[in-house]
Amino acid sequence: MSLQEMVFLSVSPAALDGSSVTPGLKASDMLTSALAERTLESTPTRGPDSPFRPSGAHCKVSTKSQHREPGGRPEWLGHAPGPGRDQQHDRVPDGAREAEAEEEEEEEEEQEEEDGGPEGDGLPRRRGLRRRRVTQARWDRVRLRRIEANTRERNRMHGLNYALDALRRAVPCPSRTQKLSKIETLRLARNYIWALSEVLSAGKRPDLLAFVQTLCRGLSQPTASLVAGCLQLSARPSGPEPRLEAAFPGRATFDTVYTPYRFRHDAGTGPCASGGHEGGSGVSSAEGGGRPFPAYSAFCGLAATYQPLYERASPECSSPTCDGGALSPPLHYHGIFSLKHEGPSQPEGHSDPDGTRCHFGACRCAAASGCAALRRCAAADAHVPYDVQLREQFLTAQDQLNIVQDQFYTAFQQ
DNA sequence: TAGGCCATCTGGTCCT
DNA sequence: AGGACCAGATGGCCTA
Repeated sequence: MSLQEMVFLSVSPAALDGSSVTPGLKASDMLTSALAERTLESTPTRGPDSPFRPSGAHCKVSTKSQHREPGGRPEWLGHAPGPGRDQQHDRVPDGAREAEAEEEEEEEEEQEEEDGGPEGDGLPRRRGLRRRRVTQARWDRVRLRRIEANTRERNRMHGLNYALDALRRAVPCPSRTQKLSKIETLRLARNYIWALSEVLSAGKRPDLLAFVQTLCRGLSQPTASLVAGCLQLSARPSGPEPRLEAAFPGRATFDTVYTPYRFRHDAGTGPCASGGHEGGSGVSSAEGGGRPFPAYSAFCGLAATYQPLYERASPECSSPTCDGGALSPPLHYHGIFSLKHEGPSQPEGHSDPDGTRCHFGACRCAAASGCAALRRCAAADAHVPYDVQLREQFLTAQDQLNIVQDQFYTAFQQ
């Protein structure tokens, strides 16, 4: 396989299908063009005046409205569009040129040593700008390494985004029309963990507004509104943080908050945002026909059975609004969560006695629970996403408590 | 049209 | 040496 073929195969699928590159110009063509256009200029590649100076804070450019040089793109490649989204233009790195130039300079110096000077006339050598000759093989190697590194970096970021998507599905804002941004997803997830941790710490149903306010701390106004919308609340800006009011003042219960993201067992689609007034555990709510979030109702019940295992952090440090503060949520319940870093000594993928691969106890819980979708998932794929694993354990407890609850109601009616 | 968000490229740094 | 990780830089897309 030639270098150009490797280059062509190493670019993204978008480039492979030709949808994101210059029409009629494949990556291999661009590389060929770049090779052909390569000139032998001796533009300094370092220093404050160099257009190829390394990136860093000192060279950070300002807003887009200001003029920007085209992306550190080597001049010899021309001023084609930079490496924007879906543009897989494989630019020749500055470092490659520099490394090549250095090597070439060394070769040249060696040659001059032999000749006694640049002109070979025996006179003292003059140092300065010289034309540089680039070795094709060397340049290709550097170029190939750069392309491979780009591919790895791209895949790494894709994995990061994949994990972020999983986090988006786990947080209580499953909007299908407006995707949470990365930073807002992280903030909301942090708040969500914090809010649930506080519920566990309290061991009882917390105040609705306090819960939602915790969810929306530090979020932008649009995101807070989105979260409030998902929770059927209305968010209004008041002061530094959005103030949330219940859209249903007479129903300031957890029916309002937790029904929207009730986990749909049969579909296995994660938090459910479809109206939020669907079937639940059997406890009816006052208005809107909604039922309490079954998982959460059991969650609260389960939480009540656990005594807080530690003291809460100081209030000033407990707020998730301080990004630099102590952000570990007040959570340390091994009965519910089995965190990876403190998990069992069994290695990942360990086969438990019942023959299923156990990951953080998820499969064992799934096997004992009524969550068929998750059980299938756990049995089919050992690499169940961590959020699913947590949710599964969560639902296992929920299912068990629901059974007890149903038995209780049955006995009570009799 | 400015600004936010994103994908990508890139070079530096650290680790194995 | 090579890969992972990180942060800067850049252009594209989208929205208010």
